[in-house]
Amino acid sequence: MLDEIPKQYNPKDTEDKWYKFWEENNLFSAKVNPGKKPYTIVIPPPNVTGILHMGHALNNTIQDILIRYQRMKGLEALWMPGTDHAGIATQNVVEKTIAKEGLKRQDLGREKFIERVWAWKKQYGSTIIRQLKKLGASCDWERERFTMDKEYSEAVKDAFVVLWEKGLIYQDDKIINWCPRCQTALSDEEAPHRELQSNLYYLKYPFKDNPDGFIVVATTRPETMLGDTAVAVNPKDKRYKKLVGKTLILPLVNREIKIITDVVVDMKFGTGAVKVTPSHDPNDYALGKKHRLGFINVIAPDGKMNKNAGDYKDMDRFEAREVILEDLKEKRLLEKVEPHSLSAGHCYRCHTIIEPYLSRQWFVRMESLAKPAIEAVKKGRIKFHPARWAKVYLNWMENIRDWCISRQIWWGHRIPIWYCLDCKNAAMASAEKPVKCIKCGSTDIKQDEDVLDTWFSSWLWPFATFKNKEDRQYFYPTSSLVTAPEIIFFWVARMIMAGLEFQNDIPFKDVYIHGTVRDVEGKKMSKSLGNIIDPLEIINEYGADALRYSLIAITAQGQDVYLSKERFEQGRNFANKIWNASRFILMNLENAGQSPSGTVPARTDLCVFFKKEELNLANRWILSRFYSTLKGVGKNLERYQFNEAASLLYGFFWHEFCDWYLEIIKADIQNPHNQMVMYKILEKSLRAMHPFMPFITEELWQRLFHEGNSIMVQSWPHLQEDIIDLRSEKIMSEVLEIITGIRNMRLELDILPHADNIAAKVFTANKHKREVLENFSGQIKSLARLKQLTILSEYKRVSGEFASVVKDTHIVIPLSGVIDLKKHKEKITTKIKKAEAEINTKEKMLGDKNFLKRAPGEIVEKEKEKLKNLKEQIQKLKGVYDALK
RNA sequence: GGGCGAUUAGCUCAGCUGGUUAGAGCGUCUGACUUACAUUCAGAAGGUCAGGGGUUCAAGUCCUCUAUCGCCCACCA
Repeated sequence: MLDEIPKQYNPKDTEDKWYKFWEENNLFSAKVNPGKKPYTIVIPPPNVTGILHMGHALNNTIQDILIRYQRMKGLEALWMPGTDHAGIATQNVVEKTIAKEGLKRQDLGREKFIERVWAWKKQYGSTIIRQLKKLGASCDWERERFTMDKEYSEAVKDAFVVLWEKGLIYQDDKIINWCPRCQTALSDEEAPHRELQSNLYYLKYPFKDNPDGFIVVATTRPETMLGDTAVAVNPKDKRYKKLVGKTLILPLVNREIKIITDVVVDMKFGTGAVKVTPSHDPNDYALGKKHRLGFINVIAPDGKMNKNAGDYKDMDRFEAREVILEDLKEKRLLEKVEPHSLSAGHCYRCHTIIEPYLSRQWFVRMESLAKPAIEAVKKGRIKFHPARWAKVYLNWMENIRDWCISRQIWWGHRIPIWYCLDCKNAAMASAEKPVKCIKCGSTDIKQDEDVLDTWFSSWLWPFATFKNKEDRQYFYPTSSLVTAPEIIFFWVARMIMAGLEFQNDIPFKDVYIHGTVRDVEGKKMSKSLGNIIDPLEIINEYGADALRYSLIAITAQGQDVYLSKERFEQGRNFANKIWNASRFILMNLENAGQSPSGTVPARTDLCVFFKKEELNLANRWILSRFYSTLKGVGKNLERYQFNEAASLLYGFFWHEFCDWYLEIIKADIQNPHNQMVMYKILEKSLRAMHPFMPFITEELWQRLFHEGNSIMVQSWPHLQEDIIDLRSEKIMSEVLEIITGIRNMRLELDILPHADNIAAKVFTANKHKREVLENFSGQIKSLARLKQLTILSEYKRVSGEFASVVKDTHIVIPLSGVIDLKKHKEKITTKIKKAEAEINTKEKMLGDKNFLKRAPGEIVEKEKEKLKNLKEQIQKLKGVYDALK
């Protein structure tokens, strides 16, 4: 046996093997627990273009833990997987690949280009899915969806038509976020603002009637001055009172513009006079409408200056800026330049600076959709974890703005709006092409060219992923949503609105928002920064379980994760610890088996009931610790405190079960009680650890049972599992004799008193383990029977012997070498002082009427006991001090 | 301009509804090749819990102010 199990755990030998096994046996299917209460999670669908990064790894590990946990708890657990067609991102990728053939998408035409996208998807689209499998994700892959699937697309169109019929969809000319590189409109959420180091340029605009006089305006975007149609000042501004209504000559283009007044102008900013460019700024647009100014667009969709820009035509907007500044300088119309930081929108796909652009787009009216969604969170039907995110959500929802949903790209759900070519202006929304125009009956009908925002399909995800009604009714609303804070607005908020609008019910009950994964310096991991730690590389090097454990262990609820590669060593080491503890137990179970076949005991069919008193102290101790660990793990999983749950298991298994318990029983490992308890705890620990570390636990489980059954579908270890069962008669024959008389009594476990805990430690003073055990095994046994057992730590070092029993109740064990007596004395003195001070405060407290009146009884008792202990401790310390003299 | 988070051991961080002696991992130091594991084991050192004020019998934990860092939102030309 020893030869069969390698000394080190090698994830590569197990991971792919067991994943395949799980898949082949359909263990990911919700039907593993048919008809039970459903527990559903829908995956945040990664982009088809996606490659697994640490954020995914964390996100999906959390979901997998929840799903595996609930599955083991016996629920019909469904993890619904799929991918997102990611309109702009995917189109960009495919455009890049065809660019290698010297082609643009326009060369291919819409249809051919979309064919190419599908072809690309077929070839590369499942990369991220394969990577999720590497991670161990137990999704029900049979149900995998794509947001461009036929049924899904139907749902998207239906949703659009429903909103249209309610009058919630409209078309309008507005200044929207335009990405000149992707050449499409973007929603406000898709154009995050980022600080930009820039300048404030002070430009002189001369008067028409007095070319030597001028007014100075300040701007951050001088290139837009070509489209200016006014200069505005605040009506209260005394400086400009006399100038209002005057005509200016716009430099470079020599167009006449007027000075107007409006209260929105901030007198304190710049010169208090602002150039008005209605076509290129949302504020100016409003001013333009209000004052009926001209709208002159000077920038083309590709970010280059257009024909209205005269000599600057075809220059890139930023190049034009420089040239314009040069020209103004030459004409002495550039007064000064001040450094100025401003924030500008950036395309969330290609990071190009957004151009505010006037164009006709489709919008969704959001206010009425937001109302019930706000209520749902306020009333607690949907809970955020951690709760603080609810505020962020509510703040956004309460200030919601209309959603620009049209995109000028090809890859996506084409807007189901149809135009009659005969009687213009007649737009109809319909899932299918209308046979004829509802107004004039013409059959000359054309569909809108634009596609919908990707998120217009994502927001339907929690229900549109279910193909048939039965499933939808059964699994919706889903249970938990696990996601990152970045997409609360993009996705979470919109799903809540969509769920309530289209399904008349919330899409999920809990939203767990985990932190963002950052590098050691706190920067977000990104390709461009080159600070990526590739999860696949970690899996390759340390194993998927190590990756999963480490990620979970360092992720405090909702806090950002600062990651460095070394962190994964902890996970790897833990996996190895589990491996070796199991190896040790397997080895010893077999040796003890004495059966010709040498098989290890398998579960069930023999149930033996023990009375707590029948077990020795070490066994009682470890069992009580184990059950309280399980309790904590369960509790913390329910509360989304994954790091707590993980570290409880870690601490118990490593530092209590391995370091203490296994060391204690080593000396008497053939003892049937010890055999049983170590076996039982291992077996249950594997189950409890399985959601966190699925591969290694499966491998060991299989080695333990040879049954071909999977740990995946075992039950989560029951909290009050007070039955200890084993079935190997070979091992248990001796035990049976012992327990015959007490067979049907229940084992009542409780938490052993602290003193017992310490006594357990006394059993193994590692350095002299053998001697201690040999010399004192008899004494230990008798000591274990003692109710009160304490260790007097100060004797540890002074005693020259390994261990000795001091008075009746104290054991002393020297743990390491010689000590400096003088220092030791000092220490004892300070300790005594500390203890005395403590006693003082405690006595004060206990003499305090307020305390006695208000503190709960148990606390008073505790305090009294503490005082007593302190007094005892001080006596001992003094004794030690005297002894040292 | 609003909102949120962070500040705890040398480093990175836990510490949930206030209540034993404030914990872990890594690092450092001292020991140990012990019949599972050196990806190990035993032990040690190391903390006025950012600072001021307050509430309480009791504060790392609640309130308030301040400082520093970080994040998000916002039509500051």
